Amino acid sequence: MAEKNNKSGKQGQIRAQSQEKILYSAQEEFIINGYKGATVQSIADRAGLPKANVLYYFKNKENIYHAVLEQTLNMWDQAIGDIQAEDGPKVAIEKFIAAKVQMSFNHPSASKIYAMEIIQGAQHLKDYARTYLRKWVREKSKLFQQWIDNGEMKGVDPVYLIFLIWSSTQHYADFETQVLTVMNQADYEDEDIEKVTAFLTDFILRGCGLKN
Amino acid sequence: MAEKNNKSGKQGQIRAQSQEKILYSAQEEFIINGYKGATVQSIADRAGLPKANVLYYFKNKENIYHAVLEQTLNMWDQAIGDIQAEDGPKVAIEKFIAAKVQMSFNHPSASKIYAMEIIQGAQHLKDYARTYLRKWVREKSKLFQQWIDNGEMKGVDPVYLIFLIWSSTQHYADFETQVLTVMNQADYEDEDIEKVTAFLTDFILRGCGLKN
DNA sequence: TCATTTATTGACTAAATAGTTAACATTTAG
DNA sequence: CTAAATGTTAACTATTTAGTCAATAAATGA
Repeated sequence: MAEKNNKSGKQGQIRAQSQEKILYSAQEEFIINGYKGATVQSIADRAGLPKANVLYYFKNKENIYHAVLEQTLNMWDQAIGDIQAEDGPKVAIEKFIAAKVQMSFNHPSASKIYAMEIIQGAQHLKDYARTYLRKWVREKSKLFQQWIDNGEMKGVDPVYLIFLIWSSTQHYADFETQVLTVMNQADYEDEDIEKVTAFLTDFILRGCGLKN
Repeated sequence: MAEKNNKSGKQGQIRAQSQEKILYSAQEEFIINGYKGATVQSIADRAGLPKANVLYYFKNKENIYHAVLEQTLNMWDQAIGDIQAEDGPKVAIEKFIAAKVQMSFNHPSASKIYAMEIIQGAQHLKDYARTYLRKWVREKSKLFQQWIDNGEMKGVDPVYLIFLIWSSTQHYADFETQVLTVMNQADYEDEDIEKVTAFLTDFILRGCGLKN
């Protein structure tokens, strides 16, 4: 019997490479043209593969989209890091902002796919993904509330605070086009990441009463 | 000769009503299904009209979309108000935040359409619309810079500040689904508008050194 | 080697959909 | 009243596109 899970042979490599190329191409197509507007043919063309080959690896278009979404959610989960109780509010917020800004500048496509999915009503997200964030926000809110109760930071609503950090960092990914137009740049520079991180950290810490 | 621009007769009314119904329906369809995913038939069904009738009023789907976009941009332009030099930083920021939050809660669809358009690369926006915001941001930045130079507010980067206000207010429109899930509500309440406005005003003024 | 599994791909099909047309209905204004 | 303009709509067409299929090739392991 042939070894089913051979990932190191030539076949396994080809499979992994093709799937990766397809998912990357699909992500771009889904962003630019939306779910319906992205055609399997256009994804295949972008990946440099015949359409039938794309459909050999992913049964249908919806499967491709789900794989893209899953990849996106995993990346987030992994990259956003965490908010640790032992860090205290200042360091925790600094870390969180830095992680979110890095994510926005380095993986704008992931953020865009997620944003579009939410704007459109999260129709493709499974329930656990839809409510996952609720648990996360609840947990982290409790941490902030403890810091507030201990007098370690100002009494701002933790949920609204999380939304503010979330949105103000994400803006640089989702509205990349707009931000670049306003700043009259063709692309983001490394310098921009640093300046944005510095601004947001400074501003938000002051908003939390953690800086004067 | 028949009066071409009769807007008060039965025909004019029907025309206006039909067009309005179509644009409203189209807006919803474009958000939920994207440009390509929204079918003329689905727009017609939602508007309660036969497809051919929709295409009688708007030559083709792209025209419908452009009309929706134009309506959206006009609404914004009108509703966002302005930042007046004579208001001083505190009042100006308060007014701006209040206007943006109202807009987000009362017209989330407009914000969503615009957000999707930008995320997808602003492919349908004419050049003047693409760069309109640049002029707006430049102008308003100068005002903030003057206030900073006069010592009326802290020396925060005005462009980044505008992005922050922009994104943190808009979040409640674009990510409505997510926000409602996290807050475990089915719909926004009037109370939410007030609470969000109060939080953002307080937090951002403190960030600008205009409140302790 | 050779049988089995995995990968590749052109050609085809069925369904969906944008837009047209033409016939008919209603409104308008003189 | 009547002719012109405007509005209504079913039926049709041409195109696009997701997904299938079958024939072929390459890799694998015993």
